[in-house]
Amino acid sequence: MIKSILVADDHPLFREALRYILNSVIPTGTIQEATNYGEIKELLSSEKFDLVFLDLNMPDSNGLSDLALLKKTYPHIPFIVVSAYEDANVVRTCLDYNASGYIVKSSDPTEIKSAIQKILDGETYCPEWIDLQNEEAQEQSAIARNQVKTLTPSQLNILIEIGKGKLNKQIAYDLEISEATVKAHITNIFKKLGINNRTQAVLFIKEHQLVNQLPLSN
Amino acid sequence: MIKSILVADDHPLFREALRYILNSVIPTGTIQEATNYGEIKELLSSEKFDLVFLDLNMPDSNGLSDLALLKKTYPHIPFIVVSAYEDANVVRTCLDYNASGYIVKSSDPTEIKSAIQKILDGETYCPEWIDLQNEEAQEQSAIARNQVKTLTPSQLNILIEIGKGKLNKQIAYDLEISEATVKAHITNIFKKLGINNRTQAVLFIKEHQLVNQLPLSN
DNA sequence: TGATGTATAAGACAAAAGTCTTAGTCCTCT
DNA sequence: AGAGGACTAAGACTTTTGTCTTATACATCA
Repeated sequence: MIKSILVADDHPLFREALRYILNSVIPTGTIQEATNYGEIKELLSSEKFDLVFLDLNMPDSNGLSDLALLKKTYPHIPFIVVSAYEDANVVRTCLDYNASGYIVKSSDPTEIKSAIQKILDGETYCPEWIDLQNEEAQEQSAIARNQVKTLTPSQLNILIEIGKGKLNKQIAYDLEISEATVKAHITNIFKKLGINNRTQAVLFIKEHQLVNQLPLSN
Repeated sequence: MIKSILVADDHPLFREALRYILNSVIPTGTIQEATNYGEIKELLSSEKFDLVFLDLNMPDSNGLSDLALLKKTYPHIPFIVVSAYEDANVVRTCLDYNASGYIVKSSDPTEIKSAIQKILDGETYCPEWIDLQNEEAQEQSAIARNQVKTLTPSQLNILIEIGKGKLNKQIAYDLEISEATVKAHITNIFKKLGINNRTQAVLFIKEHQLVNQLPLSN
């Protein structure tokens, strides 16, 4: 039974709309809101939630890697990704990271409603047009995604920091661990991803659209 | 007077179509073909051309940076970019690099014909929908592109190699120069781009879609 | 002709990156 | 209880990266 719901989206209007829809689908549920990634982490670590709606385009969000991290930390909570971004690759990656569903913001309320219903029934929901796009190009990327999935939360965290162009020293400072630890993790990351240095790590991230490359600047 | 034309495109059907169109627009011109970036460089260095049609999606191509490099080396030859990719940012960047025109492959032959005519008359041609997209988001990227434009050909070349995740040693070997030279160039590149290390260089490249991020994998 | 800019490169150096070994703690699963 | 994995970390070490200085050759431009 769904009791406690977290809606993480920086757009007030959408939160309101979702709240309204949820009210009719799960009248017994209490809804809490987060408007950035930091808040999500705080709320999830302090309270128990039965369902999370997650927008991947929030101010301090790293995009897909956020989902991966959250799902790794809270594997039992179902996450429904909510996004304005309509791209089959992204949808697929989300499902790959075990999101319970992917809802496109431009969908009309009735569709969102039925989508939520589906997910509550234990099914995973995603837009129908997902199958219609090129499968072949996807396969190369699937290997990479599987490699990323073998990363531990800490490793993924550090990979993300590398992807921001930070030095090991900075990463250590920001994550509040020693530089030695950062290095240790990095060595393991490289082994898992089959790469040799951080430059290739950045390429890996960018090429497989791991971090925040959703909006693509236009 | 246009006499010698180079058509660089890896798609035989398109080359044929373009040949046919060119035949009616410039009956006196001789047409040569290149199917990859290496061939382009060879042909351009061995012969004189009055006009080049350049596809940015060829097998060994680095995308936009190819145009930048070629135009730097042969500033007086007009380059017409031919692409399947319909993105205002890309078009703008091409024109920024002083391409004489941008032709979208999905255009119908009559439009391509009139486009070529326009370019031959000294005008630059680009699709009309170019103005209709967001200008604001473009401005941040414009600064970056201006920085890239200050790079010398050698510097740009090395930046591209960095963007492939290569070591300085490998870059030196591949470009047949010493590692000391590579380092010297890199220091200058960093100063011009306002960055501190090669990881940030990769981010710079990827974020401003300098190299081969045109197809976006879907 | 002299100034400027570019490409090349060597040497010395400092900083950062990355590997390997070892090891303690914590957690989970069996 | 014990095995295994994850996170942490130190120390020693090698390699890579990046800066700075200096220098030659070549081209262009005033």
